[in-house]
Amino acid sequence: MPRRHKFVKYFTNTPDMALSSKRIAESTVRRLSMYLRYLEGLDESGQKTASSDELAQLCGTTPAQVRKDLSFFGSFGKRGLGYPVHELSTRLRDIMGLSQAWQVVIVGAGKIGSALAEYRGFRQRGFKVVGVYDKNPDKIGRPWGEATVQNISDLASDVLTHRVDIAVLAIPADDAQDVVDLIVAAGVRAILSFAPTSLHVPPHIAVKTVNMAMELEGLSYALTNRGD
Amino acid sequence: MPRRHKFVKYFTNTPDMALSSKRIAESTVRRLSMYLRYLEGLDESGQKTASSDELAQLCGTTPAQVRKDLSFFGSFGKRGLGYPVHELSTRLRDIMGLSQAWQVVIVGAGKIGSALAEYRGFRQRGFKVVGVYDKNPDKIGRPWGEATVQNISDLASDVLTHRVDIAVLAIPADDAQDVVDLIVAAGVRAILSFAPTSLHVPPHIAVKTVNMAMELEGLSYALTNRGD
DNA sequence: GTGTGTGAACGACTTCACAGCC
DNA sequence: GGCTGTGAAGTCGTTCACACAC
Repeated sequence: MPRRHKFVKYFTNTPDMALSSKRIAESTVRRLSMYLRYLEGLDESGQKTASSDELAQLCGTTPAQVRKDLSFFGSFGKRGLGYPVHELSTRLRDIMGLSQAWQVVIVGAGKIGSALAEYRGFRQRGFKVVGVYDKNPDKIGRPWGEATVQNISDLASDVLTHRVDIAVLAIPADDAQDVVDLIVAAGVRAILSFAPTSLHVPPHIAVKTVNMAMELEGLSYALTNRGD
Repeated sequence: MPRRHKFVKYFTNTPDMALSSKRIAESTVRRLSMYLRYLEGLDESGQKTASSDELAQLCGTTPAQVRKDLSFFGSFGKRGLGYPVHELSTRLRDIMGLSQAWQVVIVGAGKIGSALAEYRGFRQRGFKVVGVYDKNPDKIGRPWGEATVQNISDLASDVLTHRVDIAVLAIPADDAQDVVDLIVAAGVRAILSFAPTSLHVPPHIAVKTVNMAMELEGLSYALTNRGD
């Protein structure tokens, strides 16, 4: 079977590189997200520049890694000085697509979904909950934050008539693939799943899975087989 | 700064390999966890054997990967037949350390923690919540599942007097490092953090971080720079 | 014939190390 | 002197391909 693509293309927008494209590794994108978090903190505290060394320290990586990651998108740094904090933040937000608002639906009106929606960074980063769905009749119609829980049977038609960029799946593993098929058919192109199962999607759909069970079991393994 | 170790040693317990040790990649351990999940499903449904092809299909990986992963721990499969479902499940549970009970404390009496504790697989896999802590006076003393929320200032002494294997951190990023230092000093050796920040720990401590913000931003990046 | 086990080949990410610029 | 940018080298995980066992 085809493996899910690990890379996406990044089209630069500097004049001299207008037609070039680069594959950026998923691990790099994750670090960019981290750099951005800390850069914004530095920016707020009034710091003007930051070296690759400082960023590496904050993010738990190496200076060489920081420089390599940032170099994929151009030369932001000044040799001998470091990177301009505010400018780099702005640039990273653009690169990550965080300058725009994304419309999110949450499927599964449980605690995970509300934990996510309540998280400050969620709205701050431009993610907006435009709908919450569940299949449990007891939950349908109830208030949920600023929204009202809707019937999951309305999900597909709602996605067809309203723009939905990202679907968050906070439902049992057994239900996950069915919902995925539904929303992919309706045009959703990105999915964040908390269901502890592997999801099968067409290659152009972006999927991230957060599997808490897997993380815990990873710790169990580490405790059991720790290098003494 | 030292990078966190990516590997742990696994000491085999077959007679002829008693003294050998192998480094198992983190990615392999994650897949073992997935194999186990599906093997238990197959076992319940009464299936006796499963081929690497079948497991790969279920888990979204490749047959070669499955065989390689399992071969690190010995030869379980029968050539021409596949792997014995029940036996392999048992073996994987042992390897992952899931045959024993782990004592878990949850720091931060919010929704993420309760979502985790409510999750069926949590207890089923032998993870037992032995304490819930918060620093918010409004929450301290309130019932929380079968437990009562305790004052976070009691955490360190409780960890010293009771066995705690794993600490789950469901607290704001700004508080995370302080709590980590506290519990590591008190002897906790494994941490699952939901705080969107990088944690600094001594090399012998196992840490997994689940960063939902990072996952969402990864989707934002993919949507923005999708390969057309 | 069917499917495992595994060394070898491959590819991808990380680290090194140094030229180049401030 | 200090720090970035980057080809080259290194490391590690994945895929291949085939001998071998049932």
